[in-house]
Amino acid sequence: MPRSFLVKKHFNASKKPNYSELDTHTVIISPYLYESYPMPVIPQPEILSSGAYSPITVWTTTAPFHSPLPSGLSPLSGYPSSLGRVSPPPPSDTSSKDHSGSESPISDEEERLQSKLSDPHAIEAEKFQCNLCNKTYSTFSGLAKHKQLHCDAQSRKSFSCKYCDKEYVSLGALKMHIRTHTLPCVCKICGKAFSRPWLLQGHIRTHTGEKPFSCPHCNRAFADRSNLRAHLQTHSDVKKYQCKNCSKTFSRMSLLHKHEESGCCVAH
DNA sequence: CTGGGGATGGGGCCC
DNA sequence: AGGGCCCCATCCCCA
Repeated sequence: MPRSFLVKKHFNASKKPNYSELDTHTVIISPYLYESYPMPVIPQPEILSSGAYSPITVWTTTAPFHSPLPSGLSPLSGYPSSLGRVSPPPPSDTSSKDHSGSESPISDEEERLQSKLSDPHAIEAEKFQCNLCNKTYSTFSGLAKHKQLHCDAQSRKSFSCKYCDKEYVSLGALKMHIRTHTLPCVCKICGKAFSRPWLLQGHIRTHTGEKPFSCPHCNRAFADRSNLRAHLQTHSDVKKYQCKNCSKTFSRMSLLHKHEESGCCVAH
């Protein structure tokens, strides 16, 4: 489901940015967007959940419109300061097998095998696990060398989210992702929070009724370009999404999925 | 049940 | 580097 093309697939504890710089944003949405909205407040109880509010700075405006958050709504302190990544075990065993400093060309598998052979309890005692690739080692030194040669080098340019396990190849991608946790863009009308300003702008259109995207084939208009694009499919004889089995076409992927789940693919 | 609209999320791309 | 926009995807609801 996630369309996380930039998300690195393996999970590890790696480089983290300075979150104190990332969490605080003030988003200014032009007050004119609210001008045509007649209702002062539309409370949405579901947004009262703690998950929807985090270290948010609600934008301010000099416009005469004064109905910030519904009563009882206030920016919460947000996420816990740490979600507690598990630290690797401390260096407790340095005597059994130490490859540090050596330039041995042996592979990881050979190294692991040697560790096992040198320690009859190694199979049961493989307690040193790489938190990057999950390989296990019987000795800390074996794990340390593995990480030095392989996984640490890979993780050098990864940026992990402190709110979830996602990782990104760039700090910019991580910053953008973190906004999905902090939700810094808050609708002044209903208090709902969004990760990005343009998402908030689209939401504000639901209050104002503005529909800037018109269908060239009929008189319908839409507040969202994607919804117009989906609508345009309804004007097409051959829809974009086609069933592989019966060749029937659909205007939306979700409709195709429904069709497939309803048994077409079984019937053919 | 199906098709379509409304609303929203999130990564990518471009400036 | 960051903001704005694009595009794709999904969920929910209704006729």
